[in-house]
Amino acid sequence: MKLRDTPSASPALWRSLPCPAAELRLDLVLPSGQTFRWRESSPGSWTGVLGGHVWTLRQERDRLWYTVYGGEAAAGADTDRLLREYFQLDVGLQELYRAWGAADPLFREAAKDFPGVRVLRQDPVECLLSFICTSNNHISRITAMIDRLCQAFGRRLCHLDAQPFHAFPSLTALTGADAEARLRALGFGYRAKFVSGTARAVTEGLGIEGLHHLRAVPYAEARRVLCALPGVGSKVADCVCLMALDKADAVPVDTHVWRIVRQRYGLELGGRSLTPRAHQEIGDFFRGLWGPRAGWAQAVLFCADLHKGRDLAGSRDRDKES
DNA sequence: GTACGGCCTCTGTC
DNA sequence: AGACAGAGGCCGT
Repeated sequence: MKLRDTPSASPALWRSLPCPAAELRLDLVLPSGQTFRWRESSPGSWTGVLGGHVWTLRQERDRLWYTVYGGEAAAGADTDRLLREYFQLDVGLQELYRAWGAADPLFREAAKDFPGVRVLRQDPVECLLSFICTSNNHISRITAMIDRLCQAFGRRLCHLDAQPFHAFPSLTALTGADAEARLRALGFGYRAKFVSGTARAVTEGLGIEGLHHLRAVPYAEARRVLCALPGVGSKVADCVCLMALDKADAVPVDTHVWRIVRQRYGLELGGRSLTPRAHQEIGDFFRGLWGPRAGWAQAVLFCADLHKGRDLAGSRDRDKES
């Protein structure tokens, strides 16, 4: 199959939803470390795997355009709904930005150049296993690792211009006796034991349905269950709660957020290291500041922080060239 | 309850 | 070029 860049080339294969840029910015959300499965396949077009199919997404004129490969006949109301649920488009972002900004001048300042940053509603298995891989790691390497994970353990879906696309692996694909060794061979390091161990623990314990059921239990309980899995601590559990389990008040606290709290908010919460109590205190601080969707606001701040770092690196590169 | 070292490997930086 | 620190942490002590 051939990659489809834009609706104008083959309009019959594309559909669209109303979606202004203030509500969603693909270029800010998809590469910023919430998900590791989307690539900018050509300028402004994002190709990735969602719900067991390969999609290309594109924003034009206040609409979100999409095409699904291989399932052309199936594209319709169901794919509209899947996409709306993935991006949680029923949540009005502009109103939230206004409220967060009114409560917090620092948010207003940071968010000014980063509209349309929203939290995705991801598959719990994919989110859980992916974020186990994020410890002591960078987005660039995580992305490459997840890519290899899918190629090695995931079902092949199709080729686009000779490039293969794979589904995210099933839990059972990762419970084999040799899974850990294979993951190590793929460069997962000490995370290999955690990924295979969590796959096994979920399979033999609460099950996929039990994992999905965490969407219906309180945040504190979901967090407690997740933290019992190998390789899952406070930070990873909060990421999964926020991005897959409908806990909008979960605030993942990592070294970046901790630094922001100290430098920008001038707070010394939780002492010298990121102890469980520090996680709790910092999370409570942001929930008090931003309210019940504090995790969403944190995603905006994180995105702004990420780009600030990239911009600094970029200006240094330009300095070197001149 | 907190503090610390170790862990795999890679990337960015000097 | 080659070393080196630090990376969206977690676990055992």
